[in-house]
Amino acid sequence: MSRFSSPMPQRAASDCPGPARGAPVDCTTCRIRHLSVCAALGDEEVSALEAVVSSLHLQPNSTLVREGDPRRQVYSVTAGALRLVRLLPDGRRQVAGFLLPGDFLGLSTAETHRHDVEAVTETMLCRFRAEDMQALRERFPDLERKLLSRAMTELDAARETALGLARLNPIERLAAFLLDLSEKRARWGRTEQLMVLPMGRADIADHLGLTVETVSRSFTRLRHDGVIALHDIHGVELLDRKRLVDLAAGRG
Amino acid sequence: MSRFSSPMPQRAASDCPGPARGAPVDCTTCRIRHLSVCAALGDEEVSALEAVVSSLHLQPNSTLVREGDPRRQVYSVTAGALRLVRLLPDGRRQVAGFLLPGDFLGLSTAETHRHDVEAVTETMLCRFRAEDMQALRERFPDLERKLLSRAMTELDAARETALGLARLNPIERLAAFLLDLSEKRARWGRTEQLMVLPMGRADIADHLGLTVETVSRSFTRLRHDGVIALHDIHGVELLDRKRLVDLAAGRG
DNA sequence: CGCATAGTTGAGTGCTATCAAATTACGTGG
DNA sequence: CCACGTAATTTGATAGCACTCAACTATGCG
Repeated sequence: MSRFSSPMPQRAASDCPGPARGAPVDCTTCRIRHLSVCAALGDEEVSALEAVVSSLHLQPNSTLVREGDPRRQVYSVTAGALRLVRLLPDGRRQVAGFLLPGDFLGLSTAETHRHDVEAVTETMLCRFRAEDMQALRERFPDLERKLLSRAMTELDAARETALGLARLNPIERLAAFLLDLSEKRARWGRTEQLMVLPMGRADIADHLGLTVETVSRSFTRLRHDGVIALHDIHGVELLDRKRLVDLAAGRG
Repeated sequence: MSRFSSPMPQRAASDCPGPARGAPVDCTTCRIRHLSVCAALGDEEVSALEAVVSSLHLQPNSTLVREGDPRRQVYSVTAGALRLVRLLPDGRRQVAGFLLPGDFLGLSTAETHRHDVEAVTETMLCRFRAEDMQALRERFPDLERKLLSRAMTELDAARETALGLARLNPIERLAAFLLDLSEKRARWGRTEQLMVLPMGRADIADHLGLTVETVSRSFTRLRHDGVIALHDIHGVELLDRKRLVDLAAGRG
């Protein structure tokens, strides 16, 4: 049923936003739209970025960077999904976050990467050399400001996540996660009601600080309560958004 | 025993760094040193900042800003400690973080504040109007870069916190918290072994996603294991730093 | 000295993790 | 296209850790 002859799973393909829907995911249109929307760049900036960008294609579960790797490249995701992973010595795992189309990786000023970054599905990225990005930042002071603004937004988001991990119960965490994802997708003009979760239950569990079993039970509970519908494992429909918002805000 | 005749508690006074030790906490020396060290500014930048700064004095438990307040000022802490607080409708509380000398508040590009900000102890701050800060940022492009770098550092820290909340047990969380605080103090040239915790157990509990009882039991446990010594409620000595590091990294 | 607040300690419960088994999805080769 | 094997997910039973409730202790302040 895929629109692709390659073994690319449908859920990865459908993540390519806008004009590129149904076209190959590494299309230039997609890339330009991505760059300009995600950083709100002007035409000149987009051209300058296009000049130094190269593209990259990852298979599911392949590793893009490892914790401790020197930060030499800047990436931006155009299609697919990646996860930021940290492992504790005894196997405890945390997924710090997911990178979806429009997200950047490697803008941090840290010398090395702080997480393993792995492809969840087949993924397309734009790659810049860090020096090129640096040069662009010097040439376009505005870019610096936009990146700062973006970093601040992410910082707020990270603190929101922390609140959830500290004080929300499993159902509330899952509700917050589903809304998060839905909003991220909405920013790209995708339907808010029907959602595709690119990641598996284990990734969700490790993102929410729970076990797979608890995540599964929480899905089941939300389904029985008529808050969501599960069409298949990765296809979720948000039936009662208001209820989800209440749950995520701790008014469960 | 305080070096102050005012009712300022000793632990707040001892947070004024460097040359100002023993002098009034709002001294200009202290402020300049603070500004230049925390943002690594040049002389010219420091002068420009000094020109638009005014100072502020908070009593313990007073509120500086409330969640939802418009963001009109930028503050930097010179002495004392503040907490970033979020409350859920049913009373669940989270302390997203603490602001210690050298930390900024209000640099976010968000329109409104996302947390209540309350003084933990008597606190001194520098206050700039947000517009002045904006003007400075435009005048000194370098400042923008340093702020971005700082934001990235905080983002990394926030993700580290999230890992702890998701996957560490109470003892490990407390170990990580103590090390965090110790490192923050070390950056200001303060002793690493002996520490003063400005905040109470309830603030620590709400920061670590635990209850006061569990925090208290964890302190007791670390003390019995000879990892720390508690001289008084706020005075902690780190006896076995290596063990703390192992605990915080999940090698407990 | 007595009250109020903060912290510690103890007993019991409940929620979520753990362990185990059944069920469903999915890729592979017939 | 279907049968099979593997991996992922769901469901069930049990156990343990952290929360809750409660009592006690310490500290500070009038």
